[in-house]
Amino acid sequence: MFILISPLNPDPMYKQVMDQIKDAIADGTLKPEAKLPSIREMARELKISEITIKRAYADLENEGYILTRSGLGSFVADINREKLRQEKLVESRDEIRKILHTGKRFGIEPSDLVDIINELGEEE
Amino acid sequence: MFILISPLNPDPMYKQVMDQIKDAIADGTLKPEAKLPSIREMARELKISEITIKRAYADLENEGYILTRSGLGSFVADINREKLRQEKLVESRDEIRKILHTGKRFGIEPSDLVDIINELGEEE
Amino acid sequence: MFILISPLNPDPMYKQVMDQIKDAIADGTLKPEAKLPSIREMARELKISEITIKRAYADLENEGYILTRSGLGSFVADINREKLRQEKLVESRDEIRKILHTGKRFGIEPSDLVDIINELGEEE
Amino acid sequence: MFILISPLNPDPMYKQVMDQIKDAIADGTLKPEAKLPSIREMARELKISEITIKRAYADLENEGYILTRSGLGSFVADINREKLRQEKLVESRDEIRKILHTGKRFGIEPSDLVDIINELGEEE
DNA sequence: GTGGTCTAGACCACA
DNA sequence: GTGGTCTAGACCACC
Repeated sequence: MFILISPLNPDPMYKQVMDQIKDAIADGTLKPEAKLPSIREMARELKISEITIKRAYADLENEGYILTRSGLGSFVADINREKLRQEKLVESRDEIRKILHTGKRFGIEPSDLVDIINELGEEE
Repeated sequence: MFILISPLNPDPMYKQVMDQIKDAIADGTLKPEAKLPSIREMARELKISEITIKRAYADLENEGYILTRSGLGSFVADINREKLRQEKLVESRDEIRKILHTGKRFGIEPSDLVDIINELGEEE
Repeated sequence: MFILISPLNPDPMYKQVMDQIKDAIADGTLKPEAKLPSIREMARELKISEITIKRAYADLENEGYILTRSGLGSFVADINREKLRQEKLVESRDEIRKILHTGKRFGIEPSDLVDIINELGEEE
Repeated sequence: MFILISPLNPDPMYKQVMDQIKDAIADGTLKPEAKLPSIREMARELKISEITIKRAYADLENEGYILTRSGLGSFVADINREKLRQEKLVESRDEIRKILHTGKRFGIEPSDLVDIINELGEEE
């Protein structure tokens, strides 16, 4: 299975599960209508409680990423990937605004951030 | 007083206090050796529990921003502002790396972030 | 066969089967004494477990819609259609009462519902 | 307290709690920014598990009805009541469409439903 | 086998 | 005191 849970990660486990499933959906590893591992299966593989996985799946369903049918299992919902990209862009914008804002008081200029991006962008 | 606390802000109150004091130190509003309001004074003004302020001051002392002398009060430590800037830059780098990383799976390119920075940079 | 099962429908499959058979009886597609497909046959056609069909037929028999004779198959019971209509009316009444009741707290008036009915009634 | 839980109600307890809080918000009994009873308090009063209330509050927060701040408690969010009304109208529309649809096969006409509404509307 | 609900109890961060 | 996370285990409906 493609999911890794780290106790060092400050995010709660259920969120780590959610984020990695979201990513898999976003990059196409999990296609619409694909069946997710059952709650029990996933719990067994990751060696964490069924309840934690249940929580993650329930939240993912609330957010519209997956559909769950009692007795059948959970399936990837049919999501508009362009819409996801737009949402993520808005999110990034907010995060960058925060960085700019707090950076300003420390003498960090927008150009400093652009430098960082260029540097990080090449490194991969 | 220059501090504003909002219960709607997802950051815990003690962190809001810390961040605003850090900012004031960073931008020179609070100069080295300046005396901070006493814990009780600050608690009264912000209408927050003394315990919360105590926690904020204690953490600030741990991080080296302020010094507390029993019976006298708390004072801004003598901090090298260039060092602060460097630390903040490292922090920003990490945050941007995260944004780049998760953005990648959604088809967000480094250039998209640069666009955002340019856009936000002009707006102020 | 006239039955369609959707795993996306929030109703459990056995209920979807029941409802569609009930409808066929109500509108005369299935006349009294008509023979229903055998459990296995139906299961094959709908690509559903036999157990699910068995459950649906058993419930239909309990509710008096069909009769099952071991070895012979299942048959539509001789139902009074006017009685069915009356039962359905009582059911509708309860549902509408609920809608009116919860709607009231949101400022929804009976006339709003009448508007909706008129609008929906024309559209078909 | 204004909440009643009935074991006879087919809705799960957490949903009964949610619905009644939603209603209280909708009809103005709970005004924006009002503080809700704490999870433990509510659990004590209703004599159900804290976890069930926790579940209800978490879902209400997800749906945007309340805001919860660790250590502070839960508060009614500032919701647009007209928006609520619109949402409820859409919901009602769907329910009425269903009633019309299944009723049709039993010989129930839209006018029958209008009659029911008029009858029920006067009775209060 | 699947998921859904309800329960109990531990441990943590925050005010 | 507040809520948040993680756990275990029971019981139910559905496939």
